[in-house]
Amino acid sequence: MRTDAFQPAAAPLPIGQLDGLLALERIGTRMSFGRNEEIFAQGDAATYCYRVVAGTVRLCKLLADGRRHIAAFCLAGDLFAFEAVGEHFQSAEAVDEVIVIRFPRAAVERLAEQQPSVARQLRTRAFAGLAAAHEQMLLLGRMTAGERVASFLLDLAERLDRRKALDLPMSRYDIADYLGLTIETVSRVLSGLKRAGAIAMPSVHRIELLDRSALMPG
Amino acid sequence: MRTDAFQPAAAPLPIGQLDGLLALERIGTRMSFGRNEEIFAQGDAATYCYRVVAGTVRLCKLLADGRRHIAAFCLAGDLFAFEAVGEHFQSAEAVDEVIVIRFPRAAVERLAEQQPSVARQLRTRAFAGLAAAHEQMLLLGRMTAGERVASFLLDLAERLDRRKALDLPMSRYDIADYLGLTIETVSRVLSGLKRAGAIAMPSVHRIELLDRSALMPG
DNA sequence: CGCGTCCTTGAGAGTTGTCAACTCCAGTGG
DNA sequence: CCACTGGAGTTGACAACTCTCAAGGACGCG
Repeated sequence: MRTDAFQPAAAPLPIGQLDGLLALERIGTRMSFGRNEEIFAQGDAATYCYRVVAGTVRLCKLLADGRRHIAAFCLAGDLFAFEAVGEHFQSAEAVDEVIVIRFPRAAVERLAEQQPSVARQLRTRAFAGLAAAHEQMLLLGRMTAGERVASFLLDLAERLDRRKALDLPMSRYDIADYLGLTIETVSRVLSGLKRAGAIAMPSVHRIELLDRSALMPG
Repeated sequence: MRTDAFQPAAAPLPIGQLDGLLALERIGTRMSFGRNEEIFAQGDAATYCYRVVAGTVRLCKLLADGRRHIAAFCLAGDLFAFEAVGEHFQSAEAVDEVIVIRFPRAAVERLAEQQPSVARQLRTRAFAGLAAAHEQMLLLGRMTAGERVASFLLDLAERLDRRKALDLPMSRYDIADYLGLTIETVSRVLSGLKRAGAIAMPSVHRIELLDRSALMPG
């Protein structure tokens, strides 16, 4: 991991998206992480919270016997670890080459107390995260393997703003642990979709959505 | 449903728990709902948000073909529907006899802008909800039926502050839809726990935790 | 007391997991 | 340049957990 301590964050992204959070930028530290590098671990003191600048971050929870679940993939612009109190209850790892901005939690909270716009942004983001989590719970609790994978592809395409071709930054393992499946099942479903002509896979991590209606629910 | 319009909420619960939210009380309307009555539906305009005063509320999501998932059971003191923007993306229903306080969303947001303590409370609650949702996703994605039921019982006992005897306000259907199982599987697991001496069921909705260690993970 | 709803239990089916072999590919070093 | 190696992904056979379907039991309410 490389740190440019106390450098103000570069390249302000699309302003509309950041809005009230611009105030945060000043107190952040820009950091880089390589593939599979750990940003923080489950149980670490939750001293900081983060915003993704580039790349993909996975938030993982581990069971004692090694079973893993990925609660979320965070893409550019997403905030994470803001909800921790005391210690992180999940770990964060870089899926690919990642740049984040790290904020001292205490400073964030001070800012939120002083600036209602910052508080509002944090609130809004937290609420959006909650809505997304509820959606994912529906997926995990009530959808078949095929529906989960299809839903995952469409969701990722939307978040990456891709209509047809999709570069998956994560491994089959990550996908499986995100969807509550095994890698074999993910692989089989993808092969099935390919055979059905719904998608194409020019390479393992590149997926083209040929027939979106075949991926849609119903 | 019965409404006592603009009556200030009665019987302030344990003060510590409400804290900054006392300011909210003034703008709330107290309402009652009977068993299985709908508080709001998926798709309704999200004009209000709520706090549970007494009873149990379930937050449900429905798939087009009727599959249902319960995202959360809200007990006394819990807030819900604060995250909605525009319209509710889930329905809320009374599990048993329920009393809630209903707040106009616009007024809540005005309050949050003016009073940092209110904003902080909402933020904290949202973050706690997010943490709980991530925990539930781990359960749905990676735990066996037995682990889910055991985890559910322990969690409910903790939230109801019961050490031994537990009164389940919800049906097996509700439990199943909350845990991503079928009613038959829930029933079988409970019977198994009873046979193993981990719990007793003096009546269908009453469960006694005889051997907590048998319910613990690991 | 009878009806309906909820719950339990059983038998069998099905989706997904487990285990194992094989392929593919990138990186390494002879 | 090519063989080697190891990780990731795919595919197949089989097992297992959970679901489905069905019947019966318990309980509350009229």
